[in-house]
Amino acid sequence: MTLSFSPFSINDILTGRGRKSRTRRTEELRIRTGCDRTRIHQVDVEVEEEEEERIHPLRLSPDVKLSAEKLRRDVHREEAGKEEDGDDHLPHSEQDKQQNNEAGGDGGDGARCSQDGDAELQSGPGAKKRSRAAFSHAQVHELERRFSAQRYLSGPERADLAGALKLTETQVKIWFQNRRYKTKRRQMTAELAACSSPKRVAVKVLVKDNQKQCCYTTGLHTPVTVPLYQAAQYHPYLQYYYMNMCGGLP
DNA sequence: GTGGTCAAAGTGTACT
DNA sequence: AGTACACTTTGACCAC
Repeated sequence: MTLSFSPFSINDILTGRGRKSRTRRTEELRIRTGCDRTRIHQVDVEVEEEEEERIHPLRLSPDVKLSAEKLRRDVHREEAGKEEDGDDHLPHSEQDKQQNNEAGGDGGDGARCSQDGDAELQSGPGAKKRSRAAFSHAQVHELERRFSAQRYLSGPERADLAGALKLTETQVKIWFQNRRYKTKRRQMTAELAACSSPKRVAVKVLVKDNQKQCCYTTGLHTPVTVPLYQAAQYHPYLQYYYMNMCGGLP
């Protein structure tokens, strides 16, 4: 059983465009309708050609697992401030190159470096350890940039991007899938935070013997320190709470 | 060392 | 069959 609320509207998708548009391209979008059906829409999306050129395979710097995670975190931290100023440069590209070169990368299949190590990881008897590829800063940056332009990729575009980033199509597909869900979670969190802000609701006060029997109620309390999307992640029932609080249910 | 956080990948289900 | 979404699991990093 899955719940689907606050679905993306066409507007949601279209407003996620990149900032510096160069060309427009018609894309096929599968959009979920209210009744949870998927429809295909043709929409115009904007593409930054200069940026795509920058990430061309020949210019892609090789990457290493060692620094990828840290760099990604840096990106994540920077995103908070970047989303407003529209700055689109690669903050750590030079560090990337340097670190990648130091690691002796052979052409940038770094995202799969951990996968390549599967053979070692599986060396144990029957112990099949799950691999988790850490994408490089450049890869994540390009994926993010592309995602801001279009939330959905068609097959050829996915193959294109995968080739340019030296990732597999599946990795690109999964990345976009996770990214869409992440965006949705964040949106849910924001809405929930807005809904759960302390509200004072006046109620009738029962007085008996000059003593109040009840007074103001402040609605349900949600600890604001808890990451709500994670709370919902591990406690799905919170979604029901959310829907009730926000009037999501009829 | 432990717990929190992030994110890639896995699983289940629904739809075309 | 392929892809979507909604979680869930798991590995890696970081702060304490």
